[in-house]
Amino acid sequence: MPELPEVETTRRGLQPHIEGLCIREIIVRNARLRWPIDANINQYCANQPLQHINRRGKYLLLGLPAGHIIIHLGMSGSLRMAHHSEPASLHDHVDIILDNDAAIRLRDPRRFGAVLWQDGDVNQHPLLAKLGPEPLDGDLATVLWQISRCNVPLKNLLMDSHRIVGIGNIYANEALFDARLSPFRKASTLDLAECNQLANSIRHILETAIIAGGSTLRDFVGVNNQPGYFQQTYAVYGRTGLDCPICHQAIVKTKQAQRSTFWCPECQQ
DNA sequence: ACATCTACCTGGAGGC
DNA sequence: TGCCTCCAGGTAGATG
Repeated sequence: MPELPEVETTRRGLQPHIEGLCIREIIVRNARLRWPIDANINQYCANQPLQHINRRGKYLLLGLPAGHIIIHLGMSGSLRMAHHSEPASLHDHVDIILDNDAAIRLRDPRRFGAVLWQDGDVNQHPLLAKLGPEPLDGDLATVLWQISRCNVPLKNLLMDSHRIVGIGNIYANEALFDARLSPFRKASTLDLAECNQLANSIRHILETAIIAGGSTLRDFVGVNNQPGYFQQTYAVYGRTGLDCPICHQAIVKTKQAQRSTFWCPECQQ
């Protein structure tokens, strides 16, 4: 489930293999992702140099002279490098073929992902224009203070990309546990010290996951179908009934806004 | 304006 | 073994 750390790991994994190369063509085997892939995408991208690969929230941005290819991995998407002649499997929907015969291959079984084109300034794209700030850039405690002046539960706040980007269900659960804050608490009740505490936890959780992902970068250029990141180990996520690592009480699972919340009732009052 | 709910999709797990 | 049901999740768009 790609959240910010997995997307950033993907970006770092692809970067040395693609920057400076030319796109020969884009092969779309199945255009039916979250939004249909533009049938004319080759008109924008073929024979164009890949100048850089950036990230905005959970979106990967492939920079071409005239615009950007925007890729979102949804919840089951992964990118890896393959040789263009390597047979594609069932869910390998898109290949971006490069002029050295390599391919950036998108695999996405559940097709919640997206491959889009945006002319000119990529931040003008409707999906990017309204995104909140990056959690790892700037003063996160101040950002949290500013966005927390509202009446939503803390977990919903962290998962709302229009308020802050990059944090999905897994890392929202983990960050709130690390900060010893209840996922059900109303955001507006946080004081500055608690915003600071939560900022430290979010940074710690995300940076630790990125470092863990970095140790697996070699897998981006392999013959297997594994994405370039591994399942991390978590303190609360997916650990219903198991011991809290701090107080050893049982971790509880609750539905919150149609999503599973994992938390320790003792540590996160 | 703001908060919450629904829909999209499919592999895997569990029950019978 | 096979069929059925449920669950996971990001986010736009609809609804309250």
